[in-house]
Amino acid sequence: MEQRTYNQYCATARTLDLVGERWTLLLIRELLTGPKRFSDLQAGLRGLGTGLLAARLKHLEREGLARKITLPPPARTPAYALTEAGEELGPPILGLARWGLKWAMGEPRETDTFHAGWAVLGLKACFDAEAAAGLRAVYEFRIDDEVFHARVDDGTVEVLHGPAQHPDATVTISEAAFLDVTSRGLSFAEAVKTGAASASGDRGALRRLAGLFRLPAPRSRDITD
Amino acid sequence: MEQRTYNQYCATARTLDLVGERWTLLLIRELLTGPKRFSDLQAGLRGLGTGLLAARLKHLEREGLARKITLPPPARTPAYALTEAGEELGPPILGLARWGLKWAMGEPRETDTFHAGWAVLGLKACFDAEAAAGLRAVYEFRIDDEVFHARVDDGTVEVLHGPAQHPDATVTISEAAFLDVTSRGLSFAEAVKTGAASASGDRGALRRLAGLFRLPAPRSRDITD
DNA sequence: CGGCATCCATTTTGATACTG
DNA sequence: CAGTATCAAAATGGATGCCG
Repeated sequence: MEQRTYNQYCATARTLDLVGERWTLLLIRELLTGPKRFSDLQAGLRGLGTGLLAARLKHLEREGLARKITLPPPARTPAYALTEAGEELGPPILGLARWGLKWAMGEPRETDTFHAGWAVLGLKACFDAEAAAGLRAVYEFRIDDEVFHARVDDGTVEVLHGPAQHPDATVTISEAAFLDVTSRGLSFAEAVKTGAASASGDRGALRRLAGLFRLPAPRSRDITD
Repeated sequence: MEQRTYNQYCATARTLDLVGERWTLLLIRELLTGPKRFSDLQAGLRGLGTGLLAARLKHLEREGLARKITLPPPARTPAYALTEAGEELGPPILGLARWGLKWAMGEPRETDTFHAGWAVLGLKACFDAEAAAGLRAVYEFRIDDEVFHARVDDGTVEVLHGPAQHPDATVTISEAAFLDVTSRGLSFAEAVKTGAASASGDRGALRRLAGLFRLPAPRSRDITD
């Protein structure tokens, strides 16, 4: 099957030739926090059938954006990881996320799914390099049964699925409260008060945590323009 | 027609619900350099029929990303412009373009179309704010029969289709040479030597021009990863 | 020129069943 | 669990005709 293309010698169009098809950018989003197995990818993408998922993964492999790996022991199960080229789609994808946080979030709909990893990426999208100047710390986030960690190092941040080796601080929070904090402006302190969250570890690192992310104020797209 | 959605409470997915359909981001790209008429939009998007273009424009209007305007006299003809929300998709789109410049450009194919405006946006995508610190200048680019201008003001740049009011400097260049300069690393000085380009106006502004844009070194996505 | 409507051939997708 | 195979529904592309 011939691959469909916009036939434009334009950097945007060429990029969309590669990743503009339905599901593709969300698939890459899933991989931005680390390798994932076929079934975990599908679980994160309700509505994407196994056939299309397999086709998309093959496409990403063929185009050098992802590769099939074998997870290290004791798992030894197949999984998919981004290549360097794929990883570098992180910034543009987080750019789209930043736009969405400002202009498109609204309230969750009845039919919406939600995964903690998406909110974690949303946080990363709002990371403020200046606010992190001079800070070096590893945070672990335990959100219901999912665990993520963020490694902050002087203006940079790396966010991965799974536990940290040596976290400086650990935050435990319910998924619902995490959603409130990351997308509805609930302060973490309030979440602690209600018992939905708790924190432990280095108090200096914890004190700086909230200031590392600058959530945009949501705006309406209505015709006030 | 029911609008298709990913049904995810995720900023990236919500954004793609709005602009992830085929042609939509390229349509917005066309509008990033200023309002355009229906037929000019179609000319920039070969393969997009009038029906789908009309549908996409309606969708963007309904969603508050674009609006239909009437061009000022003497034109008085209808055109489409981005709203504030639409304009703010510029940075993510230029992020995708930056990725494409690095990982996906290669050589033009026989079947590729090309428009100077795309290369101008590519330039903007590579604008280096630090290099423009303290500079305030308006450049006009005359590329074959298309005219653009860039207004640089201390670390910011604005790029628009059409002539400038009071350009500090004007660059005249053939489309082919502009393509060589913006995507194949040909230096502007060399283009002048071959007679494909010429420049006039404030010499100080011209001297700084080339340094304002940091083109990424193209990379292959092959399995060296 | 600036669109909308219609018809039709192709692709893409979504959903499900099935296999190693 | 990791996919293939299959089929129906939806989106797209291209042509064409219409109308102000």
